[in-house]
Amino acid sequence: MNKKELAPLIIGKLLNIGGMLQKKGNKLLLPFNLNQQQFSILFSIEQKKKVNQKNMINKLVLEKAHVSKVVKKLYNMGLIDIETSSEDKRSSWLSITKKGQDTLEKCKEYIEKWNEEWVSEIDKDQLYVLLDSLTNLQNIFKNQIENK
Amino acid sequence: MNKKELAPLIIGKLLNIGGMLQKKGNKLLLPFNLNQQQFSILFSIEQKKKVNQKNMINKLVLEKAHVSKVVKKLYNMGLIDIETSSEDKRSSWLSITKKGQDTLEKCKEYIEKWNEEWVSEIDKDQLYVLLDSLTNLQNIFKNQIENK
DNA sequence: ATTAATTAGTTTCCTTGTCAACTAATTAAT
DNA sequence: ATTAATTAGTTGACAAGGAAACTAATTAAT
Repeated sequence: MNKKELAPLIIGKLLNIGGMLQKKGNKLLLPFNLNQQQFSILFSIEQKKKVNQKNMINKLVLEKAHVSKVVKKLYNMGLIDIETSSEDKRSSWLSITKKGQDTLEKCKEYIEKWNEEWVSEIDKDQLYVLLDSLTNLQNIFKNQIENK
Repeated sequence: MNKKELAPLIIGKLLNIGGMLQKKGNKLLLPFNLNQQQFSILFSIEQKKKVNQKNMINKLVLEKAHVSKVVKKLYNMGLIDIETSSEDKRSSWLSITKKGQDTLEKCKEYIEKWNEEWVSEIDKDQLYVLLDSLTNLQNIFKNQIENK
């Protein structure tokens, strides 16, 4: 097989796997009233201590309108705080609350439990190789998509 | 790094890449009034000559309500034919029309053009390795998800 | 200094995708 | 044979996600 034939197979599988993971994530997080995307935004707010919406849009390749809505939802659920920035009044700093922390911890437990299941079927070396290829792909796609 | 740490990194990247590809696909297919999912359903109808909705739900891991609506859309666009099955009157055979064929061909051209771009940045061996790992992952996830 | 351009985030409108309840056909159980 | 259970697909209600137009603040250009 040449590259031209390999490409669509890989794209197909990536799309398929991505879809399955998204659905699985949604199901896992259902008890917390969050879906996979909302979780990833919450997670990303926890990671860096001070974030605004723009940071996350860049990092997670999300639509700004979408982020805006999720941020509002997380705030209404009491999971994050919103503090208007003094440097730039257009944007505000997002930070995770105690309740948000707790929720996140519980979510992570659920996710870890599932990870242990599937990861047990693959050996460590293959995981490393896979992580490498995915990082590579991720960068390539990110560049391609950003440049137009 | 142990497996426990590798797992979430891999999942994160797969979700991120999946999201980027879906968006890219939607953008590429915009001129044809199709999105990535609708394309994949149309594509899947072309592949096997006779399919019903159930076949596709299994193969593509999609919601049956969703498939039902997409099928209706494709039919309204004149891209597929629907012929009630004589063996089982609940279901019908889906087949691609001439117009559907043509559309599909054009879509594929666009997609191929894009594939050539990104694929040029990776060497063939890595593509093979990646395809292998992805196939492996795909099967693992598919089983995990199907068994509850 | 004033105007123009850019940027962060919001709102509105619309399409997509999901869930649950439903219909009608088929199969299994007694 | 009749009833019960299962199955293929549809429908309606609703949440999620995206595009575009918009507001208000900031920065650049003259």
